[in-house]
Amino acid sequence: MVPPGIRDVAARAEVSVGTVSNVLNRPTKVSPAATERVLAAIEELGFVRNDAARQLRAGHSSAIGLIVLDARNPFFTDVARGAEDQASVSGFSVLMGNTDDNPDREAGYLDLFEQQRVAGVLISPIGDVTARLQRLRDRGIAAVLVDRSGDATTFSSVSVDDVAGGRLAVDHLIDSGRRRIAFVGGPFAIRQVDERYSGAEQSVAGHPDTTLETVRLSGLTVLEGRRAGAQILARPAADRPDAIFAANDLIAMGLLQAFMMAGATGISSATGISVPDDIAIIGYDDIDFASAAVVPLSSIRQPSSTIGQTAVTILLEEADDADLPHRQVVFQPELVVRQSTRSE
Amino acid sequence: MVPPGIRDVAARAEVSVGTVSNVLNRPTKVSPAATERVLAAIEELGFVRNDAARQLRAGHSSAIGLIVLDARNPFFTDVARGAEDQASVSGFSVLMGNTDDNPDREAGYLDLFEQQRVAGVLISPIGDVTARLQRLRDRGIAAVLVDRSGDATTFSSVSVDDVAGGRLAVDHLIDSGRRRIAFVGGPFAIRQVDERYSGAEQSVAGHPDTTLETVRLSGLTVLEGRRAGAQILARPAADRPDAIFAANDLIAMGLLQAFMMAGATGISSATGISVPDDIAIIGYDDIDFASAAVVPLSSIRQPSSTIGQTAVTILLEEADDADLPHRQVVFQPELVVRQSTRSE
DNA sequence: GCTGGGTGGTGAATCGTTCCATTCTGGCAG
DNA sequence: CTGCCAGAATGGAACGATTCACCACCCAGC
Repeated sequence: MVPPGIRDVAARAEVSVGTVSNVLNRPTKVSPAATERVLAAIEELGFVRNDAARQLRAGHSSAIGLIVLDARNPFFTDVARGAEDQASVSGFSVLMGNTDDNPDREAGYLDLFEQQRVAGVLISPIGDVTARLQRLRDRGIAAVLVDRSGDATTFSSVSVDDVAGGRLAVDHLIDSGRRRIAFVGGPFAIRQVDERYSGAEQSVAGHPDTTLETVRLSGLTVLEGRRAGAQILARPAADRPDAIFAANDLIAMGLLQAFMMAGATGISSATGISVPDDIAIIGYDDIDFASAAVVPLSSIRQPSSTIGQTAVTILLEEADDADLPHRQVVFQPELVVRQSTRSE
Repeated sequence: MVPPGIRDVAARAEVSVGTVSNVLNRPTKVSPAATERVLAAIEELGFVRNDAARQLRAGHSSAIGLIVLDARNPFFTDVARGAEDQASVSGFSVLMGNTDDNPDREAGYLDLFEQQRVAGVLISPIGDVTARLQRLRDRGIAAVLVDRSGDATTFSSVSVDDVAGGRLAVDHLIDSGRRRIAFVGGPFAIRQVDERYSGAEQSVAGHPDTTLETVRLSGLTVLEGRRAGAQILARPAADRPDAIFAANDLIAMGLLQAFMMAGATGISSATGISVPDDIAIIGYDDIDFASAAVVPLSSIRQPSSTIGQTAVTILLEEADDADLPHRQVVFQPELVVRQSTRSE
């Protein structure tokens, strides 16, 4: 019971293998009568093309590789979604690899994709992969960087302007009448964190009567956010900021929870902090949970799935013509206002 | 600048292509001297095996397909993680397809995987795919059902006992002294919801002094949970349940938020509901956010990544020997107690 | 009746690896 | 010195779809 091949189809339809291939790949070149017989034969035999053979001949597969830092981060799942949608338009599929910030896994996926001769690779790199990507390119495998602006013009890249995002967030806080801003986040070694902070600095610098303090954290998690919240709660009320820009939504949610819990268990109502009355909070990423928080969170939204789509578009163009000039696409983030920063 | 093939390596190492292949696949069959020269040549030329050619020869690829209902659901990302880990042990990679409950997309991925001649398919089916899977099997592609017990013994399956999970949850509530239990969830058309409810019923049936009411929802989301929360808040306190079993963690979080908000904005403190003092809440799935909720949520944990691992193990066994008897593996869920159900 | 052009169809060569039957080599026993 | 053997290496036939140079046929035009 071997799977039928193109030869079996040809025999059954009483045409040559070439004709079957033409029906499949250049339908206009075949007479209607022959086409019909071939299609009937395919149907009857349950014939399915063997991708391996096609790829072998074609020299590369019709898949593109996507290497992300964290498959559980909604930002990346959205990017992946956009990439898939765009790829399927051109008949490509997407293979996703998850590195978990581990350079070994990153190298592993690059090896795998190279063996598979994918048409191109989309990657949010961890370490310095330019040499590796250069080698892929020599092999005819295009590469586009995601969420990291490229080193000069060696590779195209698609990213978001995190500095502008930081500015957007803090401008909004200031516009709603806040003056004592705190940035809560870390580690600053993460480019995104650093740039969001720079944006915040720029915004504050433009308004002489405002101040910016920093609460450094060692991670972008809910728990770290709570720690920071406890720390702020411990201060005398007069000493607290009146607005917080959190480096991402998870931290913002942690802060929110810390403030709420203090209010709920409330030894005295003075220990609680009301959001947004006492302190406004804005996060970053606009994850699904942001709108579902106890107090719906204002946030900075990134056009995640558009990023994926754009990256695929560029990738396929470059896969088609390797000599195309490389492009650096930078998207602008967008302010989403919800209850956590409503003016009093 | 064409990529070097095994022939180029052979020429450079001054051996035959067969020997190069042997170095790659049966290292013990080649003398150390030849091995060394071949490896050196591979290194110098930057040779990388062409998977397409290997697959063509082998008849099938060294990848397995994984078709999930919702890539954003942490349960499935965990399953995928487990599957990847287990697959990589045997040198297989995992291609993940996301159907979003859409039968067309499901069919699309099955087609794709069939063309790719994957070694096997792991699937959480939407509709009735047995006919389709049967055809894949005829082609030598094994299939294992995930999170859905198989139709009799035509296919192996790996799932979790949701009835037991429901029993576990409600037993725990009753053991902690609760008597008026409410099940909040829906739609009941989802097997998991229905079975969790059955478990709850069984548990209550075993304790004569307890009651079970149902609050039906149209989805498993935070927002639906809040709606349910508002509904319960609207009742006179004496009429409220003293414990809630939510069909999943998202609903539980929604309930929690509704109760907290009522307490916080509190026109009068009587409108608020304290968790767990007034009402205990237990969720299902034990997602990351459960432990990070304002009041850490008790929940029922499923061994998600173990499910993925087991499914891959079975799949690879069956891919190896199609005549193996099919197995139905059912895992038992586990109770995780946190603050939301602590006894008063 | 012959030529030229166009259409529809053919079949062999090709992609790069694997695998197997065959050949080669050197060592050793008789 | 010959014969034998095991281990090492070889060469070439697959795998299955694609592609391309080529052919057969038909019709129009002279």
